[in-house]
Amino acid sequence: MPAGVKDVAQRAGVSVGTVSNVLNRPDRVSAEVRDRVAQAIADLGYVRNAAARQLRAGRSTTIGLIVLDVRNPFFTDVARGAEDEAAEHGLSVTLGNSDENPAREAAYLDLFDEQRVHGVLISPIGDVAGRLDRLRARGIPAVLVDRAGADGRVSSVSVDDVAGGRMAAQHLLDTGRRRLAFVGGPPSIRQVVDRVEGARSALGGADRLEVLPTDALTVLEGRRIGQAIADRPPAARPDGIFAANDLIAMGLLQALAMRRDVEVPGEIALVGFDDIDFASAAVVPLTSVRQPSQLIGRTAMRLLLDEAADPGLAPRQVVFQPELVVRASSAPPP
Amino acid sequence: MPAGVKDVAQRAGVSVGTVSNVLNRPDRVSAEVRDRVAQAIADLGYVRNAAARQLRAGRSTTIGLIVLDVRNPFFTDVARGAEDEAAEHGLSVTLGNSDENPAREAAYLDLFDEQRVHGVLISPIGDVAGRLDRLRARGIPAVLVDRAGADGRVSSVSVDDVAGGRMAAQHLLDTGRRRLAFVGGPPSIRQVVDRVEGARSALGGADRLEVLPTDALTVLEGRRIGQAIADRPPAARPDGIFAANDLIAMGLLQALAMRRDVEVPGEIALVGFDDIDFASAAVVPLTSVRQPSQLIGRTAMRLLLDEAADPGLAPRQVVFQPELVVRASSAPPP
DNA sequence: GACCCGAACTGAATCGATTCACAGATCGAC
DNA sequence: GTCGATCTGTGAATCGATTCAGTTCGGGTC
Repeated sequence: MPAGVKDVAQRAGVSVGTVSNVLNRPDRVSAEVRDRVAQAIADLGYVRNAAARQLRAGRSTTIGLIVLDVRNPFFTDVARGAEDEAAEHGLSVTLGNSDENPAREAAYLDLFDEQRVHGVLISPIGDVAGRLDRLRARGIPAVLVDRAGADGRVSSVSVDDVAGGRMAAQHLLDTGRRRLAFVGGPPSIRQVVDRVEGARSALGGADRLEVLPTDALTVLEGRRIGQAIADRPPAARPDGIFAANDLIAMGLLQALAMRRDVEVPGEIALVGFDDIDFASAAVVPLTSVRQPSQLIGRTAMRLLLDEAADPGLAPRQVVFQPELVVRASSAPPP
Repeated sequence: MPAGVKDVAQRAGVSVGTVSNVLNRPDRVSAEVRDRVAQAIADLGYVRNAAARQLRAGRSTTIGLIVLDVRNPFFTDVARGAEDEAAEHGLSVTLGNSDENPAREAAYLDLFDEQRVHGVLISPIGDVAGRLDRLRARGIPAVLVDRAGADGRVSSVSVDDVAGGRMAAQHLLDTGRRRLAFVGGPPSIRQVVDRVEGARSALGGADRLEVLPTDALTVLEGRRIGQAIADRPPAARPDGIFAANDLIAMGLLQALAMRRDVEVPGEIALVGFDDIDFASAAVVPLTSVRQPSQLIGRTAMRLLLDEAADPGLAPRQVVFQPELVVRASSAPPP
């Protein structure tokens, strides 16, 4: 029922090939014919069928982006950066939310595979190396986001999480804290592991850092651990906490704030990671390790587009340095 | 180069039609053949080509969702609800971010139109009535999200914004505030207009509410207005502020907190809208008008799928009632 | 044994845009 | 006046999965 190229061609009195040329290579067509075709398109309300174009082209003009958590402002910022860069090249981005769930992640990879997307940007949770290889075999490049490629098989854009973890822990030590704890998980997320490792390296010994694992990097999980800490006798509480990300830090803050006897930063100093917008507006403004989120997204997209244009390109690893932003939550005790 | 149905058929020693049947109507095929085809698919690493399927089917299995701001947790929650409902029907969701920009919104509508999406969910900023009519003519239903349909031409799922605005203003009056202000904009967003109107109705007269317009519903804009308010002589400041959403409220809070002489809620009480996760973790925990965000998304998707299944269906309007959540930011003055 | 029926499978036609080898037309140069 | 070059425009072939009118075959009925 909806009009196709054929209908447009007929109404404009030209062939279908000419209509296609007007759409894709207007310079090959005389001005007079161009106007006639444009008029016919307007009259019929013709809209190109993307499926037919893609079928012929062999690949779509969409880029798939899979993030660990859309509700984390860090990832929406990354997505925004990626989207802006893609838009400049006439491509669009489909955002998938794995929710730190390997099954959901796999489902999105399947979907993008069937859609023959132009490329895939992914912040992985499961073991995706094999999947990404298969995609590449089908001509679909992939770039890891916010996570360094373990082997050099695939390009990646990330932040030096080990350095970030070290900065956070060192800062807590510098403000006089001695009983440090790390809150975060699951360990299947490499960023988490790297951040713990960085914190440990600042302490000089593995046994001096208490690790309180969470099942996800969410406000809810932070709140859960925060309650557990508040329930301890004061002497058993840590006096400095490094949270795997700001969401967890915000949860900790919520739980601790409800207990009048646990004061931040008086009794416990707190450092987060990501420096999301809300960090500076928290109950106690949050000290955090900042990542250049939009830049990460934009850079990853750029690497991806390069590889899409030239499949032979060798994988590249881009690593940004994080930056400590000090606020009230880690002020020295009185 | 990648394997197609034809290759699979050849390897399994059957016709292409049979391969298609194995994929789409396995019950029509004998178990023995089914296994042979499955084996061939695995051997060749065959992956269906979505473009070809869609071309034949005439529509895709994707739903387009356009939100005003992906960085607003309210909308990511809505998206999550919509996505969950869609997944239960084997459909996926493409998220588009209009950023309160009519041009970006139009671009996404064009994209979804070309993609012949299964349907469109939209929280509109510009005048989209005409666009949605054209989509419908092409067999693509649309449902408005977080915004009631002006005329009854299109289905919608929303919250009673007028009631929400009234609740917020009434609450401020109840806590003894008298010089009320509303912060929010732009007026092209109907929700904003409705919330002001609700607040006015609680006051009984239009002139008793000062309106401080913003260009967008963002933390940044809130911060800007907050600074302007803090710069006034104390007597000229409002003593109760109703922010169009929590992002603006958080921005106001950030700006006011930086000025030691402006205390919340002592000098100024503050009420937001949406009750996002971060509201309870703000510098001063935020009183807010809660919307059932995930439920809104889920319900909108349900209406949309109904209409996609039966194009003749009459438009329906679902309106949820908001709920006031009182926290520290609106405590009565000492 | 003739006939019918359903189950299992076949393969050509189809969806709509793009491409590309080819055809006409126009113009300038020699 | 002829040849070649350039510029416009043509239309059949193509991408890959699905569909549907047919074919084949085993078995049941009278």
